[in-house]
Amino acid sequence: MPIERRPLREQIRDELLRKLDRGDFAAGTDINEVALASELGVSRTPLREALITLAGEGVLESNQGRGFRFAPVSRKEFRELCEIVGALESLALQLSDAGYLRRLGPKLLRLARDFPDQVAEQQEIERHDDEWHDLLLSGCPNERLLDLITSVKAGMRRYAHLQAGDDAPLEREAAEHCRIAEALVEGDLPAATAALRDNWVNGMERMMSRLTE
Amino acid sequence: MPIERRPLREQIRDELLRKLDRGDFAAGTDINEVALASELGVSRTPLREALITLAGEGVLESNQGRGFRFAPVSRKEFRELCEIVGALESLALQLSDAGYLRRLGPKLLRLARDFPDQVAEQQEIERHDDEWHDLLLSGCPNERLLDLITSVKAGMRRYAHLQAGDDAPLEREAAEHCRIAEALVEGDLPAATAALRDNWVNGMERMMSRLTE
DNA sequence: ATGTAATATTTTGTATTCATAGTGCAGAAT
DNA sequence: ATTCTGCACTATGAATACAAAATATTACAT
Repeated sequence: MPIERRPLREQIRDELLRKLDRGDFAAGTDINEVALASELGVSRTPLREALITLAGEGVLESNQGRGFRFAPVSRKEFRELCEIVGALESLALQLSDAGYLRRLGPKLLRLARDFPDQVAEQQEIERHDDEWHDLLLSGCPNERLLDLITSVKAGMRRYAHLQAGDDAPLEREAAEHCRIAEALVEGDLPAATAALRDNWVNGMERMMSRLTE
Repeated sequence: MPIERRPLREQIRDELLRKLDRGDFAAGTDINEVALASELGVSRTPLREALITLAGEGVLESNQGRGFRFAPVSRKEFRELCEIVGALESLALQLSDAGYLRRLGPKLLRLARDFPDQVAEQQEIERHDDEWHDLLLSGCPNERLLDLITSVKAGMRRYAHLQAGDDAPLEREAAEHCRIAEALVEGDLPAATAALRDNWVNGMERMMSRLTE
């Protein structure tokens, strides 16, 4: 097994996203490069490289002379991101091999039913949801599309921890996953795609209703 | 008029894309950072920042210890990019205000008919085509989506100069633009969206047939 | 007390330096 | 003859140093 060797900037990027998931950063706050670099135990150079990458993904924004800061959240942007990811995931599903999806159906259905119960950590729920979607799209041959989806989703992470721990939405999310999986089991790709699109639209509205702002 | 003050990395990025359009870089070739930096008259730091941005957009790829290089072109990737941009532009059109599009229709139609003739520079044709699409999407309220389209299209620039100067495809491109514009004039958004999608599929095939590879 | 100008401090943007990984070649061992 | 090893060289990855811009502070005038 080859030992993992990745550029520092990528490791830093991942670590920053983890911290973001944990809610360590408040949206809209400036980033102090020297402070963050010393906190992470790296120099400013690879840190800035990671920040630039994240800015390209929309997680951060940069202003001349003012450095980087976490892009402020807004209902408008969240809606925009949901529209985009909904369309991209739908496309990915459409491009997937029908036979593969059919075989995948039962597993997706099982996972959807085993959705973590309400007592689980918010982060755990998020992770499970992400993995389910990743598996759903695992048959898509368009690699660039999958990369792009990952990148856009990174920009959505700022919204994840804003979700209040509510119960009903969770069950509806699971129910929608079941609907998608069932359509796949039946080999009805258009229905699955439509259900997936609904899932994003509804997910957006569920979230919106809980974003006090 | 305030004088333009942008980070060096962005100016460098733009300049590199310009050079790419001019065909200054062969796909698949490694980038020598010191050489390129001195050629541009900047230091390696902002250059590397620009390279990292371009890598995030898929224009370049980076390998640990081996630096950056222009991502090699392939029929597969080109098809993937067309699929993505087609879906994104369709979404952008769907989200646009119907009334605005209707008002825009005549202008789009006029521009489509005034498509530059065959003797024009390849670059000129590209620019005109880009501007036409930009105008088509100018009514889309989803700003993130427009940014994303721009970013993905940056990754397609590597393919632009591979097009041989052929005549027939150009006329078909113009004809398709007319179809889209006509649908908008009639206020038939679904037809326009479908025509736009066709435009990307056909454009892809036109290009594919000319990519010898 | 408040507003403004001058100055000090902090922070970012860019350049330079240093360390280490990658590459190619020469020569020895098989 | 071929392959492996060691060494020199080159290029990248990361750290540090410097310059410029933005922000904070203080002194002064009103």
